[in-house]
Amino acid sequence: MPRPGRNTYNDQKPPYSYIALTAMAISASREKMLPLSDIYKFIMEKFPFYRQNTQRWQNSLRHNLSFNDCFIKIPRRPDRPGKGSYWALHPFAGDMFENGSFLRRRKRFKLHQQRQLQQLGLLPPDNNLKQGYEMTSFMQDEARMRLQQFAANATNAGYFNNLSQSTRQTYKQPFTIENIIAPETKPSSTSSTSFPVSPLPGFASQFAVTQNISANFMLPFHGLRPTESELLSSLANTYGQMNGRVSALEYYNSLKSSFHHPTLPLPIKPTALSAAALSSKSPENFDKPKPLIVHSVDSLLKPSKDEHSPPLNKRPEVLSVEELHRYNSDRPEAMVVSAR
DNA sequence: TTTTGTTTAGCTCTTA
DNA sequence: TAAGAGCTAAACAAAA
Repeated sequence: MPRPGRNTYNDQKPPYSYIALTAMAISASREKMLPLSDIYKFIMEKFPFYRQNTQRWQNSLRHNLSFNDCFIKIPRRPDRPGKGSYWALHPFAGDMFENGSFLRRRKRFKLHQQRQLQQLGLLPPDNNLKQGYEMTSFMQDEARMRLQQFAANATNAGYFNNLSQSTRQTYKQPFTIENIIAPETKPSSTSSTSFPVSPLPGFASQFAVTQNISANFMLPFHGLRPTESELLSSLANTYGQMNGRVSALEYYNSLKSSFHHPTLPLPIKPTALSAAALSSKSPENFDKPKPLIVHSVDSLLKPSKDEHSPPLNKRPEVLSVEELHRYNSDRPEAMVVSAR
């Protein structure tokens, strides 16, 4: 029997989870991001079942948005005032449903806790990993061009305005592919950290930038150095073209084609690591790191509200070439760029 | 005040 | 059988 279409469930409860419904709504939107109210609206329009008991399922849906790493929050642009943020799918969550069907999820999408723990020295690095894939020079050129376009447009759109001087000083390197991918140099002594690990809490961090650097763009990587493929994936996603794993050809074409969302920032929601990287919730305490107290691995992954966090200067600042290679190969979902 | 967002907890169901 | 996924309720905080 053919499965009913999405609009034909009438008053029956559709077989989709809230995650699937939310992903559906976001995917259907032009900009691949929606405010909460529009997610509600989409679901109620498509599935009459959800026109009732709104309080119940909307609470569940909000819970899912917050709880699942596959959803990220995007702050509103200054020219789009309103309540709440926009919600989007995480760049690497694009393939969490089997065969592109919203009916079945492959596996829960989780950010890379192993890497987070390795970065904090709580897990030994895993040397037994496969090598990542090489980005062609064409891809690098394309990525470089897109990146420049992105940075320029974001600057013009005023994303980088109204930042405190201390925030600007945090980032010393120009925002270029070379600086992102190449082995890093030691930061100057005035810099508390060498890479866009934002000193700002929560969503303020999404606007943390300096001169040519868009921390927005780097935030999905939690201030860590992305692999080439991650970077390209993130870049492509920024322009609304990337959807999880793609074939090499699709990848190539997605970079070649023209994109129409030049000013859309790529955000990330605060995670255990970013939370742990922040010394306090209050902006006036950015420069007053608290001692790191890790009670357990679990507590690190899911820090409580009042738990102490590590100071920025205790975090690894520079990856060696070996570490970078290890890190690059520790990303199977990012390095699979083969035809299905 | 309402909406949005976060977190915790407890439950059921499915899967390995 | 344990672990993971999903659903629901609820408390609470922050923002508009």
